[in-house]
Amino acid sequence: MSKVDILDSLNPAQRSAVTASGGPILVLAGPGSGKTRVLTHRIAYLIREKRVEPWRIMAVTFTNKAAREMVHRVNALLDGDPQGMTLGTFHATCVRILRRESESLSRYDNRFLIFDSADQRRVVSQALADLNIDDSRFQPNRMLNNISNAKNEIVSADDYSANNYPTEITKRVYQRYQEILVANNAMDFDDLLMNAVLLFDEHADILERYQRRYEHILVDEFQDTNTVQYELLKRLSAYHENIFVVGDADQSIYRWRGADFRNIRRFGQHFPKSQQILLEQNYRSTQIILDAAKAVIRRNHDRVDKELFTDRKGGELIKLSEAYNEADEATMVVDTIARLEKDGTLAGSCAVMYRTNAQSRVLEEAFIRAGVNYRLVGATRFYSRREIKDLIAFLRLVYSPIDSVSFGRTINTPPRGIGKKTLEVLYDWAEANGWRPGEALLKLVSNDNIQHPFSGRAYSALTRFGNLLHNWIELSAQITVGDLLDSILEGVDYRSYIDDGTDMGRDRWANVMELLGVAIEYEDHDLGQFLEQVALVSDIDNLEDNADAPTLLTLHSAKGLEFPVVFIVGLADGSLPHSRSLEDGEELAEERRLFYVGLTRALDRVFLSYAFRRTSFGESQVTVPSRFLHDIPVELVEGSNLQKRRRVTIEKASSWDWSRSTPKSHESNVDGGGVRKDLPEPSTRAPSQPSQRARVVTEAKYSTGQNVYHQKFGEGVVIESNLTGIDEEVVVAFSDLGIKKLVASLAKLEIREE
DNA sequence: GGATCTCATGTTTTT
DNA sequence: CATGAGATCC
Repeated sequence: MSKVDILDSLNPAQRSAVTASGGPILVLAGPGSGKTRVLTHRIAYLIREKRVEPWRIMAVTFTNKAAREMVHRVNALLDGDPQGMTLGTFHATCVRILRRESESLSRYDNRFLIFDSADQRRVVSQALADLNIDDSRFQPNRMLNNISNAKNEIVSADDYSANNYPTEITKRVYQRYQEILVANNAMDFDDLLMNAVLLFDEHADILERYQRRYEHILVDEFQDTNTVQYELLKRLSAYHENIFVVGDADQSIYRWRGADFRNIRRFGQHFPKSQQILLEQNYRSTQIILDAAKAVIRRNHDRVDKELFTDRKGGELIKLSEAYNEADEATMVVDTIARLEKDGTLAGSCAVMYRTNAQSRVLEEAFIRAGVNYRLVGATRFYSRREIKDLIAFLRLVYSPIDSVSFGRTINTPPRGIGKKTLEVLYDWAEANGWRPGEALLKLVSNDNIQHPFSGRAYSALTRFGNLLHNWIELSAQITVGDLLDSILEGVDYRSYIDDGTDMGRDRWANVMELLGVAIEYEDHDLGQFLEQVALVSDIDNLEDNADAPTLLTLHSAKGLEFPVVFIVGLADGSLPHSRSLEDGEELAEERRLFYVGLTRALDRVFLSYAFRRTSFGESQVTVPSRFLHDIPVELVEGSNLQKRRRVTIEKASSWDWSRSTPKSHESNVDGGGVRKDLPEPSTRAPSQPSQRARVVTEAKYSTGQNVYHQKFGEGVVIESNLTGIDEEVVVAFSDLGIKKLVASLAKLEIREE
């Protein structure tokens, strides 16, 4: 392929990005503006035209899928495989560096394992137990969050600043947590990044080697970098300063993971010589879709507006629909897809997006009921399913018997008569001898003369498993991962444990077989590589292109993808924006970006929907249409007047709450779950309500001094009530939890008579 | 001492 | 509703 071909298909902005001479370059790329194109073409351009050797190029992405696609496209451009290029996710790239430099890691060897979030939870619980800390007062998840945040900011356990009791506890837990990881020769996800930075900071010579090597560094989705990642990039690029980053602040949706789109601004400050290139032409969506998306995102503060434009004038209007409940909403989606299909749209070109994985279930059921195939991304993620985790734990234990987390998971799985008491004795015995539990077990079977505290049943159960483990370890050196897994399955008779004949059992066994299939494919890789792959894949990575079925996925996993037809479901306040983000402006802004990301995935058509009633916790509640729907100009939407819809629904919601706080309301939990018979069916519901009811929200329902009860927060007293125009905002002082601000139509507040 | 059951508890997004 | 941890049963 010639130079002309590499640059030919690019617009002027794209071309100037691709051919920009060295130095720091910041490409601000709106959705659908050819971001990946610019990256891949620049790599091809550097290699072909600038004669940069591939091994001197590093390109980082956030998912393996994105990385693979880049490899694929670069290969196509260059008509061959550029050998030796470093192209992968941040995490994978760091692992590679850490393994290669493992001799310089003081506390790890190169067989270190990668602990996922389930492992992390076990470790943190262990840490809490070791420190005699009550895990109900200091929740493991909370602790893990704090630890993760610290690591993202490159703060080690010893540097963690403790200035009050809770932070003191966090510090101790962090320290203990880290000790356990090190004892297991394991790193968590955050360690992979932080340890890479620490390695560079402690070994200037190593850093220099990498700095000199990587003449060009390219970064995708730069808005999603967090502090560690940013610091890593700064270090690696310090010598050549050829750092080329592509990002869009409006698509930053990983704040909760420490990502900070302000890194985009920082980039300009840190590299004053940097060039900035704007990609504003959208090649993906119709004008209508783009206008809607722009109108939504424009309401966020603290952003630089891009003038996105498209040649695809006009287009189909966005369709907004209300369904009665989630099941109806799901059916509506399935029906719509069927109708589109009849008109010639390929089912595979449709995607259904939602805020949380839990929402996929109803959709799946509807698809199954209709006998329509679908592909699902995420949900209960494959590698976090119990049976898969079990088997990975076996493999990990074989690979690294000192891994006590995997040991704990497998020692009595399937149940083989090794209970709490026996384990306690084993742990004590191991500790007294300075062994890890797995080592102790192996000593027990490989050394006949060993002194041990076990007898009878416990001893035979332990040695039976110990022999199995011993065997697998021997085998692992000779046979493939697939055969090893097969041997494990057989050795512990895993099938009869997991497959109990029920549907669920069969599903679980099918998952096992799927894993076995993956393992068999890895034939020529060794066990260590297999485990690493498995630890670093995400579900989106396994999403194959050109499928013929609609895709179900979260808005988060939709980032970077595009579909001709996009459905976004569950557009109700509390779902999108998510209830946990309602009180924080920054988080709310992120929810809005999430919606923006969803909208901008669409090429041709967008279908938005929400359910009038939503089931959460098994209880059905009336919803309020998402506030974001407000911001889409009415003329872009087919059908109804959004404002009116929202108002009407709020009125209804309020009128229902009203009926709930009748004297009977104390038993409302008993029969409150079902559909109330006195309500009209959705199709027959009158478009407007009697004005008496309409006034419910324009008049305060709560007043200062009232005693109220909230299901979760308990007893409280109303301090203040404000009308916001569309709803009532109540400030309540709860006796247990202090002062909270609640939205009347969402919070289930019961008024208690004096 | 171990397995099974029930109860409680708690659900955002992911490398 | 689904998973996890304690209490009870075997």
